[in-house]
This record gives sequence, C-alpha cells and structure tokens, in this order.
Amino acid sequence: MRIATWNVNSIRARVERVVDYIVREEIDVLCMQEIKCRDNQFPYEQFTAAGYEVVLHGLNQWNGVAIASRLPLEDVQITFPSQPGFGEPDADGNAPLEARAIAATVDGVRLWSLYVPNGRELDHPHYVYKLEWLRGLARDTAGWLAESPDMPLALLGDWNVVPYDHDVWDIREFAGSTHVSPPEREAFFAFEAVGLKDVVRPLIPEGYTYWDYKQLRFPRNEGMRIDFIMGSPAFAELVDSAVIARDERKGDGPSDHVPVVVDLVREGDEDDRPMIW
DNA sequence: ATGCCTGTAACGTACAGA
Repeated sequence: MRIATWNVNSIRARVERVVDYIVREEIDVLCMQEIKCRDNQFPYEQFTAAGYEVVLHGLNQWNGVAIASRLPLEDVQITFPSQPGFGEPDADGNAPLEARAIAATVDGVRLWSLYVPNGRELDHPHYVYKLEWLRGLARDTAGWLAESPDMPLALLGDWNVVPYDHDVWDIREFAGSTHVSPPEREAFFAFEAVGLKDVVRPLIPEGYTYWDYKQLRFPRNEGMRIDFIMGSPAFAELVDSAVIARDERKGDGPSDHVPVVVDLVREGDEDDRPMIW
C-alpha cells in the first residue's frame, strides 16, 4: 500500500496536477492539506473518475483537509478530541474549530491528515494556538496508542515545524521566526516521546518538502522540511521505502509543497508493490 | 531552465501562508 501526504495549496487550482500524480505514481491513499474549499466546492469528479473515493473537512477558503483513497475508507473522524479552536468565541465561550484534521482507517491502518497551525509570529495568539493544538494532538495520540497498540497509526501532514537546523537552507534566516522556536520543537518531539517516529527521515536523511513561491526559493533550493509522516511502532515496521517527490515543485502551477510518500509492505508479502495486502 | 508569489473572496484589495 502506497500512502502519501501533500499540502496541495488549493485543490481547485491544481486538481489536474494532483490526480495526474497519484495515478502516475500509483498512490493508494493521499492525505491532503490546504484544500481551501468546502465540500460542495471540491472537484470530486476527477478523483472518482480516477478510481478514488474522497472524504474531507472544509469549512471555507482557509485550511481544509481531505483523504483520497482507491481502497475503502472506514471510521472517518473529523477533528481530534483535544483539538482547540481559534478566533472569536461563540456564546458558550468556545473558539471555533478549524478544518485541520481528518482521519480514516484503510485496510486496518489508521491515518490522520493534519494541517498544523502556522503560528504567524512568536507573539501572536496563533502561536499559542499552534502549541496548544500540537499538545492536544500528542495527548490524544498517547491515548490511541494505549488503546490500540497493535493497530498501525500514522500522523501525516504539514507540521509547520522545523525539527532540526539543517531542515532549512540557512537557520540564520529564521532567527526570531516561528517554525524553529524551542517550544515548537519540543511540541514536535513530544510525538517521539509518546512512541511515534518520523518514518521517512531514516530513508531520506536530506531534502526539503516546501519552497516559498517568493525570491526564487526553489531554483536556489532554499527550502524547508516541514511535511512529515509520524508512525507508530506497528506502522514503522511496515514501511519499506519512501520518496520526497521534489519534481512536483517544477512546471506550471505547482503547490509550494511536494508529496511525501511511503510504501507499506506486510511481512511475508514479497510483491514489489502490492495494491491489496 | 526549477526563475523573482500565489490562492480566495469579490471585483479593489485584504488576508493568509512559513
């Protein structure tokens, strides 16, 4: 089973590119972030014509997450229990929940498509929100692992955190910025503390997943590694290979992020690329 | 060329992104 995560930066703006890619690369399950649309605006037709079923959570032009799969999607869940809201509180004093998390189970594997808040500035309320969002997710993850330790689980998405200095082209450019601050890194590494690991990094130690549209960042290869697949022990032992699809940043109308892909193979399954296993 | 930012809402300009 081949699984990918991709911040598509508007699905309506580049549905052809996205569907072409998942068909060409035989992606079985695609976790998308920043679809930037509501359910009734999503281009379902192109996905269904290519053999993919789609579940999504999209409220408006901001954020939005989805999972497309050519294998059956089960137990779909929108938002995680500890997910905090952001913005003007309602009459009950609760800030609205944003469209940043959706989960589904595919052939016994639990997958979360996640768009972690950006944080904006270190002194911005969005930064506090980002840290609380990550801490809430880590707390829930610990619970899921305790409840179902044998079920392969992965948190896939745009984490908006730079774990290591070498995950950007020049750490000096990021002094005083979000993404690299110690509290953000602590919030990220807390997922390792509860038992997840980055399943791509051991296979692909170097490489970025995002390049800003501005200032010739891609031609200069001035990027950031911020899209990760964090897997439970049961998930990690299925991972056979990984790809960061850097070529998807080229050409006309790319997203500023590229797909991050893993192949899962079950013990005893010697097929190169089993579609059903 | 991988090239100086892009998408959405709304139709001029604001906001968000990392």
